[in-house]
Amino acid sequence: MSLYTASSLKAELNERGWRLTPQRETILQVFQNLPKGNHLSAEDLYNELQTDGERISLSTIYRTLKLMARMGILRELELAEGHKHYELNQPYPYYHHHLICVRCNKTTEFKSDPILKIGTKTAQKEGYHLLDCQLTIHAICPTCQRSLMPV
Amino acid sequence: MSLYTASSLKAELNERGWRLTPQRETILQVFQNLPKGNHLSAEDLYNELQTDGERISLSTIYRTLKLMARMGILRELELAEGHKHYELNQPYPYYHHHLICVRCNKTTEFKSDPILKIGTKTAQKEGYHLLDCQLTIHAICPTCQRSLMPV
DNA sequence: CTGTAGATTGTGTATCCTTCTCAATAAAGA
DNA sequence: TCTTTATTGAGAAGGATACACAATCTACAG
Repeated sequence: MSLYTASSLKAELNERGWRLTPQRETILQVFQNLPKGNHLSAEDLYNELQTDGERISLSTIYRTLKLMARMGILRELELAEGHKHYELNQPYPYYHHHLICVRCNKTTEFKSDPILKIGTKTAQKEGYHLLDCQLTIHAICPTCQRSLMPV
Repeated sequence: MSLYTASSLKAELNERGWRLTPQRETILQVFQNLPKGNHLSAEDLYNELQTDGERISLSTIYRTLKLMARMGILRELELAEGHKHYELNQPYPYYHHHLICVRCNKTTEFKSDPILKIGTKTAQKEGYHLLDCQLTIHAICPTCQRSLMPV
């Protein structure tokens, strides 16, 4: 579930009657080469690819991100306002969670085994197949608490 | 932090140089009268108000929802695709979390004290003022697992 | 290796949700 | 009661994402 190669991706796609395309392979690679803790929006990914000389349309990017998120290959993060971010969906011990300042959008990652256990158990109990499990904490960071900045 | 009255809302607004308006009061009331476990999108709220004969513009609704979420009065939920839902932000023991099927969007609520403790502790440790803390589990429900529906 | 069905792509367009603009209005405090 | 200025409403603008469809390419059977 964690380290996809072109062929394991292909296998998983074909299993459902879908196809491996160069675009999908390329996109997966970008995420696999991404330093841990980084995440990309659709547009980030588009720009990244442009820089690398890859020409993949925005439509395909959106389609692929959604597809891979639903397959469980990527995890979809709701960090900042207005758009989603994606990162490789690491297996169990690598899930992490986010502490987000609702004023300045600063985000801090953290891990927690107990949360993972609870998430896994909850899904299992209901007969769900777990794809992703993230704790999102909305809060106000120390800096913003001190500032008189409007909410 | 939980049961706002018109005057406590006013106090909290005025403290920051803001004002209590009939619109804000009305919107708060709608959420306070909402059965526990229900949540409204901006548009839901708009329709609800229309039905009640209240005429509040969509602009104001969006502005107010965001304002109240940032004040910690409402909590912002990322349940289905494409739009946010809001509900009254209950104090500590009433926080709840969501198990969501990524295919059919069915959502199930659940509670967990350990998660709350972890969330509180995490925010505290970083000096953040906690507003909200929610575990979101993305998974595939039993029904969708059985169906051959495309991902 | 070749042919075929149908999944996928790219382009442009459409749609949805949300924010912005700005003049008119109204709340707060003096 | 008056003044300041936050807030509202209406419509327009914006941004992210989805869609339509013809052209293309993958997977698989033969």
